[in-house]
Amino acid sequence: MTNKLNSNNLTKSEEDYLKALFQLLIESDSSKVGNNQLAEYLKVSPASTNNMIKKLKAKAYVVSEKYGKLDLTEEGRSIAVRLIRKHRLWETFLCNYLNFTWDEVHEVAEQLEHVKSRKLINELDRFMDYPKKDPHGELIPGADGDYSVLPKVMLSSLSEGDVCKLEAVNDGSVNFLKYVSEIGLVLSSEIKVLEIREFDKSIRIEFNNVVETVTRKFADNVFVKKIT
Amino acid sequence: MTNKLNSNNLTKSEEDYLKALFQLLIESDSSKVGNNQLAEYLKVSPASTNNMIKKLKAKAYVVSEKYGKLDLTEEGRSIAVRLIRKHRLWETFLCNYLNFTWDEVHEVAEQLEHVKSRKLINELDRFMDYPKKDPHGELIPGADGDYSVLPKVMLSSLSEGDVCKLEAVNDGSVNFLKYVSEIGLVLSSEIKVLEIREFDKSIRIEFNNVVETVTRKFADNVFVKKIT
DNA sequence: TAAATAAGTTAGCCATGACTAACAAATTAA
DNA sequence: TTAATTTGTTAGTCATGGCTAACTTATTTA
Repeated sequence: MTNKLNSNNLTKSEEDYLKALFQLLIESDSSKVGNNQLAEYLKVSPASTNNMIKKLKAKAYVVSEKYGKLDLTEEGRSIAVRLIRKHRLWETFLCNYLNFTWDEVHEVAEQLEHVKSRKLINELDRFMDYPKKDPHGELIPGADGDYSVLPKVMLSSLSEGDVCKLEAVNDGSVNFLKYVSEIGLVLSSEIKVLEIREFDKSIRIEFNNVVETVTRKFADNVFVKKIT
Repeated sequence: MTNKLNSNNLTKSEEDYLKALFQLLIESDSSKVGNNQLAEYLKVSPASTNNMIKKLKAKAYVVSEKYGKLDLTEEGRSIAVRLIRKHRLWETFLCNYLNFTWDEVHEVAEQLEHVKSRKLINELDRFMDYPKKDPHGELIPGADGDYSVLPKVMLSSLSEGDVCKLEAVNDGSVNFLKYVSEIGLVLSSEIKVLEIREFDKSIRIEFNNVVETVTRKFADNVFVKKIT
């Protein structure tokens, strides 16, 4: 019970900053997030970020001391989670009903997540029968604002001979997502680690009776559940 | 074949002005549309409108002479029609799949129509199996950019004894739409004109075995097809 | 046709959210 | 522990899209 009626009057920019800060806080667990880091993430100048952070502090969505690290208030966090909920629900809709591919959804969902209507998103959720995961395998936060993450095991952390199931992929790069689709990997694919080459840490994997060699960088962005 | 690749880089405001001008040009058939009229329609000052019209003229979407009336170029018209297509497709989606009511759709569709993705709108169209009319009975322009209007017969233009079918309603006012729903009128309702009162032009109508008295103003916003 | 009114334009202001350049504080390395 | 580097802040600029107030041109109407 954080807010009265949630009269969400934020601009698109304010929403973008809150969501970005939330993502950074999640990713860099415990290591604090700074102004320039946020600027780089959003591809804007540190000055712009500094300016926006001032506004968000005034609105009590962000806290930080001068020259100190950034953090979200409960209210700021709650707004960010709702944005992520919207983003992932839209991605799910685009993939499951409108024939979008993994690499196409992000840009459009980025626009759709700023549409303001409580009813819209809750009805969309109902229409799709309350999906648990988005197309990349990430958990979709519920209407209650709960945010949780799947324990992430990188494909690159496995050993030769291990067998695993594809659980999620990092959705940060369009080129990566295209690549994943192109070689034929989909969620739930069973992957066997055939060999890890010492020289460059590249990995030979087998899935769906196909053998591929992927780089360490690729394997860092593929999240799996170990089977054996 | 009006444009090369349609790299639609318009701002939300530019789109709003183009769409508004198009609507005004359609409504006030032949009588020209002026700057202040557009300003009033958009609820902004004449100065703001003047300013934006300058921009749109520079981009060759609008034509007008100094102190003269406004008109759209082919390209401007085409953009406006695509916006109306998007608006009406989203309204249809909201009503038919997400349980929105007539009076709720407009505000949300107003936001959704600005989402930029050719694929999104064409896939949405396909998903709904290419609907011909939006929830208010208006024709949805096709992907080819054709815009046509149903011949509009106002309920208020009928005579006592006439029987007609509800074809469309004016979607300009939330309160009107709520009112229409509340008394139980839906598209295709069969309406009989029982009596037209000379005193105030109010009309007694019968539909679905209900008798209601509606004002002239109400009947001006209800469009029908005469049966007998 | 001259005065009144309506319609359109211009100048100048404001807020938002970008930017660069210059500066201050904090951190790291020598 | 001082110097170099990184990080954060401030000041001032720009574009967008609003606004008001003042002005000009067109159109009515007396």
